[in-house]
Amino acid sequence: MVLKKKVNYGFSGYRVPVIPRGPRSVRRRGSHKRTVEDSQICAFELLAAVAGKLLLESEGSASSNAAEGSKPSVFHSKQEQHGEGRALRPECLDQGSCIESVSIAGQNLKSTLRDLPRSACDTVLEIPSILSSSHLSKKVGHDVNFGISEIQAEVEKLPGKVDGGSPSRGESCDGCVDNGIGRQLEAEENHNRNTDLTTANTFISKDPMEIYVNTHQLTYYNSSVQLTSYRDSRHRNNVKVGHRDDDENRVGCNRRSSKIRAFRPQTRIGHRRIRKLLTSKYWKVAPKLKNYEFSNTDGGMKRVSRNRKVLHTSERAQREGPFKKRRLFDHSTGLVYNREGSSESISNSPEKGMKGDKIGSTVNKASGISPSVADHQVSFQSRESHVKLSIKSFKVPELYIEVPESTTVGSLKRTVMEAVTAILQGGLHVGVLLRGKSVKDDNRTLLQTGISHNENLETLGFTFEPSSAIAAPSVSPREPPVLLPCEKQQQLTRLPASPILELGLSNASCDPPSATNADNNGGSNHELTLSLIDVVKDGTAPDSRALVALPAMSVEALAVVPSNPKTRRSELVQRRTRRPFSVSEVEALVEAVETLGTGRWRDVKMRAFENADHRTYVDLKDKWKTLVHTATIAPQQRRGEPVPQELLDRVLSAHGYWSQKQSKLHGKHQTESLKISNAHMGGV
DNA sequence: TTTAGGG
DNA sequence: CCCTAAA
Repeated sequence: MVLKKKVNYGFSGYRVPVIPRGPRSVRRRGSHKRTVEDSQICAFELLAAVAGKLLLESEGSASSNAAEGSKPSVFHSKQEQHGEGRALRPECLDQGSCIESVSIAGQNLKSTLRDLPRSACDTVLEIPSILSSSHLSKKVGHDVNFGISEIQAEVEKLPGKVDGGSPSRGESCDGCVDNGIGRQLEAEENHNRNTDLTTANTFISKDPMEIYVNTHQLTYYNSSVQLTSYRDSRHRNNVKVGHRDDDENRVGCNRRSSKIRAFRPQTRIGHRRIRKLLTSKYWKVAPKLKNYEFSNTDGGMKRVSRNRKVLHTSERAQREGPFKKRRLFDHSTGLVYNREGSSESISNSPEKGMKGDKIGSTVNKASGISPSVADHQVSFQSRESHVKLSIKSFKVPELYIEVPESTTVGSLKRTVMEAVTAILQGGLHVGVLLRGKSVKDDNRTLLQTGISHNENLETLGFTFEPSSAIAAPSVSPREPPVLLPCEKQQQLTRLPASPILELGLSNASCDPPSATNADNNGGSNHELTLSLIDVVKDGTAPDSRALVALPAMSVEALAVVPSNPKTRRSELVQRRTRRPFSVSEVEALVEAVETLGTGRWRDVKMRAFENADHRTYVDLKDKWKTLVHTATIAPQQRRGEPVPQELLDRVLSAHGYWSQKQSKLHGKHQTESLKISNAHMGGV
């Protein structure tokens, strides 16, 4: 909502396609066939890239006014640029359309583009996280702007470059772009200034933090590109860009493509790691995420110490403790921890405070909620049998994106944008998730479903699922636009273990989506995260893309995308909350077992716990198991709510009876009735 | 999906 | 409660 007032998306003169789907089809073909759309896309990419480039460059010179001397420019001079043509992938340069496209924007950027990657070497580019759904839809088609602003924002944070040199710095981001890109372009070209672009940039700069919160960074270093990821929170891995060696095989067909696709959760969320996406000396990824050190593939790579601490902190946290043990900690101190983590990452850099300020101010301004950048929590309060919950933010933790190495950062950002937008754009419908399971019965009451004020609602979540009909246009339900035919096959098979890029979007900067009733208790620390996922079923296109809102209370839950409970459950779904059996439940259980026996848990379930969705037959079986044990041990050794001895006696009795029954049945057919009279039971 | 058991 | 092998 904050964005609305400053919305001015777009180029008046040159509109960016809302969602460049066209190119996908082209890319899908895996050929280098160019189409108008393709070139158009390229143009955008280039434009975005150039803008970023110019920005960076000018940043070096423009900011020199104030503190040029003291800060070594990380950007290359024009001369250098011309000499660094190698940085840009030939694939792109070779594309006449690309160049052509560039000119469309009134820019003669060829030479400039050549070293784009290069120029970015020392720049940390931040990938935007997310935006509220309400904003997203409006942002469609403004990818370029977005990208540019991102670059700008990040540039200001560069060590040695971020200081007084930037007039707008003091005010965080506001106006920074105006001073930046717009001017940059002007300076660079001295003519043909693209007014529209400037306008667009201005918009973005207004409040960058509304767009992104998490700091995902792409770090380019010495002609090598390093993509790092770290979690704002200890558990979330927000950005992931990597490449797989095996991707090499299909590079050919999609080199120039940008893909967004769903990906399956990795084997283990706690072991997420950056993978190789493409093998390029310009696009290197740290293979050893474990230590947060980047491979020194060509000697040009170095560890990005600036981020190292953060990375280390977040990753280590995730790595060191088992989920189960961590969870408690997360719950109790997650917020604080994360905040510290965030500030740490911020203060760690020379431009200390820069980001923190932005985040803080923005967040507060936007929602009045403390800037818990990383932690997402949902608090449920119960009063008078009312279930209260509020969704404070949305998160899009997982997006599967793959782009060619020759793409620009701006393009990458746009690609991400597309993915998100495509899903949010088509309209959403809410689904309810409870303990990882989708609650489909709309007629059942919350209480019946297990959602009550006295229930632990940590596992309650909501999903936003785009209606297939609407979503179709932007994201073909039949075929993931993100998948190229030539690789689809492979994709499906290796999907499980290879998220190429994962974006975690988080909260703070996002206004609570109205659709989520987030304002219920405005200002509270209630928070709900929303995950963006894309489920791809084997052999078929993902027919279910969903935004999943889950209580961040559980870290695991964030990553949890219950859309595929079977495969995700073990890795992502948090352990169900403990729900001790009440005496009455035990009684019901005992009664049922007495009559049904100990081998028909499903029947027991149906008989006595039909409406207790939270009690599975496995639960009942387990409970019986413990009851038997409890009945066996001395009363002093028993724990928890005491079970009446009378019930325990019955447990023992029934257990004995059915055990005997079963052993008997071992040899011959058992046709005895299943009924057990009290007298009989007592006798056993 | 259920059962049956170990963790 | 979780996880799974088996059925």
